[in-house]
Amino acid sequence: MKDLTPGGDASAEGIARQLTEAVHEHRVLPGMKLSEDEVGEVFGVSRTIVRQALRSMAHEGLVTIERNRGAFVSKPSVKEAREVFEARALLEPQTARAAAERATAEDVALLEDHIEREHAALAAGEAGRALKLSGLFHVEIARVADQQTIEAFIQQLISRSSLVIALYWQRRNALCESHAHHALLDAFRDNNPDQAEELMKGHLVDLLSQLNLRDVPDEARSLRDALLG
Amino acid sequence: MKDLTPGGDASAEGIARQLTEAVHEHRVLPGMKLSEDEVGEVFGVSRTIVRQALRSMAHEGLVTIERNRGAFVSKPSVKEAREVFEARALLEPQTARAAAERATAEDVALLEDHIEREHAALAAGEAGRALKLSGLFHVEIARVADQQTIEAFIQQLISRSSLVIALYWQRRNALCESHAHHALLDAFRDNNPDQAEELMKGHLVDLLSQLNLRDVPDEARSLRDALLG
DNA sequence: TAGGCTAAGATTGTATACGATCCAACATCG
DNA sequence: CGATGTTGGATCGTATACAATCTTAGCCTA
Repeated sequence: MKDLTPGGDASAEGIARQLTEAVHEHRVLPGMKLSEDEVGEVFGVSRTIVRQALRSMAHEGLVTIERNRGAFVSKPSVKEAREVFEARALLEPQTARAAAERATAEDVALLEDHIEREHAALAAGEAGRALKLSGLFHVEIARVADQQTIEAFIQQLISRSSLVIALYWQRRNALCESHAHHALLDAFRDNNPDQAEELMKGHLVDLLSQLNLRDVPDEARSLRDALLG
Repeated sequence: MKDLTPGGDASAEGIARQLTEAVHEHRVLPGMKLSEDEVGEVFGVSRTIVRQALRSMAHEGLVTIERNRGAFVSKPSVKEAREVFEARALLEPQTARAAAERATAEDVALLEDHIEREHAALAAGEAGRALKLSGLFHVEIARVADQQTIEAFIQQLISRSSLVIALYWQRRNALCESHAHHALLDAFRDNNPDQAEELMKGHLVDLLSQLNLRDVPDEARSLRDALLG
C-alpha cells in the first residue's frame, strides 16, 4: 500500500506531524485509541515507523502509552490543565516582549497572513482548522523572538492546550481570540514590548477563564449520567 | 547476555536514564558517539530497545541523531547555550517562589539531604557525581513546587546545562554553587518566596557568568591547538 | 606523492516474525 | 439467572533478518 496522504511524507516525523495536526484540529479527540496497525495502514508504513511516531508524541504529552494496551490521545487532568496554562504564563509574555523588540516587517506580514487564514477558516466553518492556526500563532511568536528552545516548549504547551480545550472548553463566547491576536499584531508592528507582554498576559488569562476546570473530566460524569439516566 | 548493570533495569527508559546520568556526571562527553550495537552490548539488550532510548534522549536534546550516521551526545552551540539559560531564567525563579510557598518540613529535609550528598561527593573527589546532584537540586525544587509540567521542562534544561557546562565551563572558582544552594534552602525553610525568587535569579546569573560563551565551541579550537602545538 | 576511485566492512533504517499480554465472548457451574 | 472460569482473537513488545547507506582502506593513475 502506497502513501495515501498527499499532505506529508511517510517518515516517523511526518506521521507524528500529521497526527498532531489532526489533534490540533480536534478531528482526533482525547481518549481516542491510536492502534499501531490502524495508523500504519492509513499511512502505508509498518508498525516500526508508527511506534516511533507514537513514542515521539507521547514524549510531548499528546498521547499516553499504556503497556500492552496501546497508545491513546491524552486526557489531561484538571491539574495538568492548570499546569499547562501556568507554564504558558511564565513563558509566553516574556517571549511576546522579545518578539516585539525584534519583529521585522516580514515577521509582521507573516503573522498578519496567519491571522487572515485563521479568519478565513472560521468564515468557512472550519472551526478545527481555525483553532489549529490560532495555536500556531503563539508558536510563530516564539519563532519571531528567535528562541528555539522556548519555541519547542511553547509548541508542546500549545499541543496540550488543544487537548485541554477539547475537554474543558465551554461553548459560549467563542470568538474573542482573533481580537486579542490582532491587538498583539499591532504591538509587534509598533515594536512595543511593554504592550505585547501585557496583551499576552491578558490573553492567557482570558483563555484560562473560558475553561471550566471545576467539573470532573468527562469520564466520571458520563458514568454518573449513565447511572442517573 | 544478561544485564550487566546493577543500577537499573534494561528497559528503554532504564537505559535512557542511565545514559543520561552518565552525561550528567560528565562520564560521557559532548560529541561522543553512541553506537547502537555498543550500547546494546553494554546493557544486554537488542538494538530495538537502544533505539527507543536514544530517540527519547534526542527528544530531550541530549543526543543528536544524524540519519544513517548514528547518535552522538549533543554539542550545544553558543546560541543554544544562551537559550537554555534564558529559558531557565524564565522558569526557575517563579518555581523557586512557588516552592518556598509550599515547602514542608519533609521537603526541606529532603533538599538538605541532597545538599549533604553533594558535599560528600565533592569531598570524595567525585566531581561528576557532585555536578549531577547539583543539577538534580533544581529539579527537586520544581517537584516541591508541585509543578510536574514545569518540572519536566526544567529537567530537560538541566540536562542540556550539563552539556553546556562540559563545553563552556571555565575552571576557576568551582565551588560557589553549594553556597547558593544553601541559601536557597534557608529561604525554603523560612517559607520566604521573595527571597527564594531573588536567590534563584542571582544563582542563574552566577552560573551563566561562569561560562565562556565567546570562544568557538571546542572543535575549531582543538584543531587550532593541533596546528599550533 | 597526492588525489581520486572502488570495493569491502561496518552501521543504521525498516520490515517482519514470534512470543507475551490483554480483552471479550462464550460456556459452565452454583 | 448471575457469576466465574476459559478460550480465541486481537494487539502490543522484542528480537532478528535484510536492505540501504556511509566510512575507510587500498589501489590506481597522473
